[in-house]
Amino acid sequence: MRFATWNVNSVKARLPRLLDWLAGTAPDVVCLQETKVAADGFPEKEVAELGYGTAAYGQGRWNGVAILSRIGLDDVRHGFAGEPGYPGPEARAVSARCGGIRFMSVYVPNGRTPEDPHYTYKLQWLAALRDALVPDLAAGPLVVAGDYNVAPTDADVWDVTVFAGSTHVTPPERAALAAIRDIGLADVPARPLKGDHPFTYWDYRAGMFHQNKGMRIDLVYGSAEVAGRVSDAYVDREARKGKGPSDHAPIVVDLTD
DNA sequence: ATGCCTATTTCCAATAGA
Repeated sequence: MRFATWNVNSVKARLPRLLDWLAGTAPDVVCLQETKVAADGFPEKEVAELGYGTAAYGQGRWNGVAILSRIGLDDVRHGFAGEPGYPGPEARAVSARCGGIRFMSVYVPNGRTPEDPHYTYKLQWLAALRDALVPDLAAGPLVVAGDYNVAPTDADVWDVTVFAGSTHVTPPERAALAAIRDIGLADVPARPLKGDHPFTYWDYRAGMFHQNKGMRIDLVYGSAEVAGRVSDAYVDREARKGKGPSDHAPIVVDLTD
């Protein structure tokens, strides 16, 4: 099985690239984030022509997550039990069972600044996610993949001194990720196709991608059963090149059957 | 060359992203 996660930064704006990438990469399951469309605006017909079923959870202008699968898509859930809102629900998590594994696509709140109420919301959201994953993990193989908006270590940003006082690197955010791993989820390491760091995000501005000044904030967390089946995982930086890319690159994971 | 920000919207200028 091949699965992937990708923050596409608008599925409408990215549709031609998404379709080309699906055809070329041929993943069985894809977790998408920042689709930025309501459920009725998702290009289900276009991905169906490539053989994918869709579970989309969207709200329009911001956020929006989806799972595409060509190996079945059952028991779809929007959000998770106890998920906080700001103040109301936001479309940041969707899960479904595909090929014997429960996949959850997550788009963790950005947090803006450590002083902002959105930062408190981010920490609460991660804590609630951890609690909600405990029963999911007990139920069977699990993958929680997406844009976590946290760089787990100092090596996961291009220059840690630049991030002093910023979100994404603070100890409470990293502790929230560690708490999620501690219930029994492993960080599936992805190899970079170039350079020493498997960055997944590069700011559009100032040629950051071309200087490889990026961040590793998109992550794949898998249960032990899944982690034990990983035969390869890589960041597809090719998808960050060229005209009209997302600012995030996909992570592609191969599992032995 | 990979090439110097992008996507959204009842306000097309303001907001958000990280």
